[in-house]
Amino acid sequence: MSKNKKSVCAEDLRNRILSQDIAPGSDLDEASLSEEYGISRTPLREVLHRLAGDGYVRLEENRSAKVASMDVSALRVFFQTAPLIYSSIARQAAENRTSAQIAELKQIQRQFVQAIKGDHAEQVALLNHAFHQQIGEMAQNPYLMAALKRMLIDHTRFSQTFFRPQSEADADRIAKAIAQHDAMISAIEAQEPALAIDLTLQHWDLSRDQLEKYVRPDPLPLDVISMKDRRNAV
Amino acid sequence: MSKNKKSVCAEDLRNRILSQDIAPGSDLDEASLSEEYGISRTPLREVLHRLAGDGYVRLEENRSAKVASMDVSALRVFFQTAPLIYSSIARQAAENRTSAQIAELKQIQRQFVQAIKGDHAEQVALLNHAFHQQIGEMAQNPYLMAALKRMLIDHTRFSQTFFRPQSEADADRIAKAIAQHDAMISAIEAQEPALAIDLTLQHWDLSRDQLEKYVRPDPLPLDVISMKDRRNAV
DNA sequence: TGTATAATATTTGTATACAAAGTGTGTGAA
DNA sequence: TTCACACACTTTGTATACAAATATTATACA
Repeated sequence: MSKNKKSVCAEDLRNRILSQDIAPGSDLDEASLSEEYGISRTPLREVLHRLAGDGYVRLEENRSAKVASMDVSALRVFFQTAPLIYSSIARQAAENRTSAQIAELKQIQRQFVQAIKGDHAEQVALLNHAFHQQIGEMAQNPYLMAALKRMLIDHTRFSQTFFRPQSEADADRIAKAIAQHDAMISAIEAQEPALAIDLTLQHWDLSRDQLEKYVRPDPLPLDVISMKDRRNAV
Repeated sequence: MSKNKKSVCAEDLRNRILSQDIAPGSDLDEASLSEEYGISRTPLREVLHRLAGDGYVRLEENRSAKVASMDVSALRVFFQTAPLIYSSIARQAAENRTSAQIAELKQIQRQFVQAIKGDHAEQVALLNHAFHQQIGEMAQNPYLMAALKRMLIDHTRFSQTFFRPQSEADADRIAKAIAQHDAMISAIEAQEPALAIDLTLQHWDLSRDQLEKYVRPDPLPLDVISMKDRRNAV
């Protein structure tokens, strides 16, 4: 890829934000970052301004750059908008994809499966991001692409838990996600927009169920009940 | 507004790009621009990087920044995508608008009408841009907003001719556009999403007809026919 | 002890100097 | 004349120094 330090810095910052290695809302110190990436503050600041335009970062006058926040109200809008954008992208991807883009998508999917086997949860999330962004590229629609990129920033951050299986059911969900990716590749390759949309919405349903579980997790064990039982027993 | 030179520079560059004062695809020279805005190259470059993230400008390694191009293939995608984005934004604007935002929208509309009366075509186009961007703000959907902003960059540039009336019919169209804006304000203020969508699509139809005329203008006068008539007459 | 304010330290913003890459031109050989 | 290459010139990229703003600490006073 790009060999120079500046694009490495931009790429790495993006990944660290996506994987929540740098938490939403946290400050980015110019001096320490520029030292970390071995560049001076001038190019680092240029990177931050670019990331601000891409929606990864928020800049405020005379204040340090902050990673884009993720509040609860954002989540609501996210759920509202995702099906629209994802399905519109899927349709156009099926219509407009090139064979070179299909090859690239398959390559990403291979790496994705590998990373799951290797249990590298962070890499898995980033490769899932790359997968969906590649479908966005295929749509060849810069307007929807802008929306998709913004969606994926939040989606990838939200779904950090998705690819860290805690149970048998979690592992099943991941297997299902892999299968859905494969089906989406086929539909796009076969240039079947209706099928691509359908599969995309199914894939979204899976993701949404998982996200809802993350936002509204299982309640804590109801010890009060067992205590009541105990009281009755006494 | 923002008083410092840097944001003035960013704002002005945006406007100059939108009004095609700086042509699509043209080079932006750092030295001359920084001198023009009375800042050094460092902050100017930061502005350019930000504009690149916003889609106004394209940056390439060791080459001068270029204003985002407008090719014919882009136009096709533009026509495909505009109704979807504009109507989705209109719906959510009607649902989520605050009264402060309504006041701001009315203010923009007043200035818009004033500029038309004053025959300031460039200002008119920019205020039309501001009008639709304000509706975007009302939707309070950062994902769709990203798409809308990208659309409006191209839409405003495409429609430069729209607000330079050449004929009575042109003046009628502009009057119609003003009336449609007013109707859209009412629908959004009354929080009637269905009506807002309907009016938005009507407004889009008007704009689209004008754009099509711009892309596929009336053919040149068919002198060949009159020549043929003349030949027959001889 | 708590608060307000002054002094200090840290961090962000900008200008400038220099390095590196790209562009254009002129000269010489085929 | 035409192509190739070297040299000069222009433009972009980066580091550093310093100015401006913010954050922190120390001190004085109630």
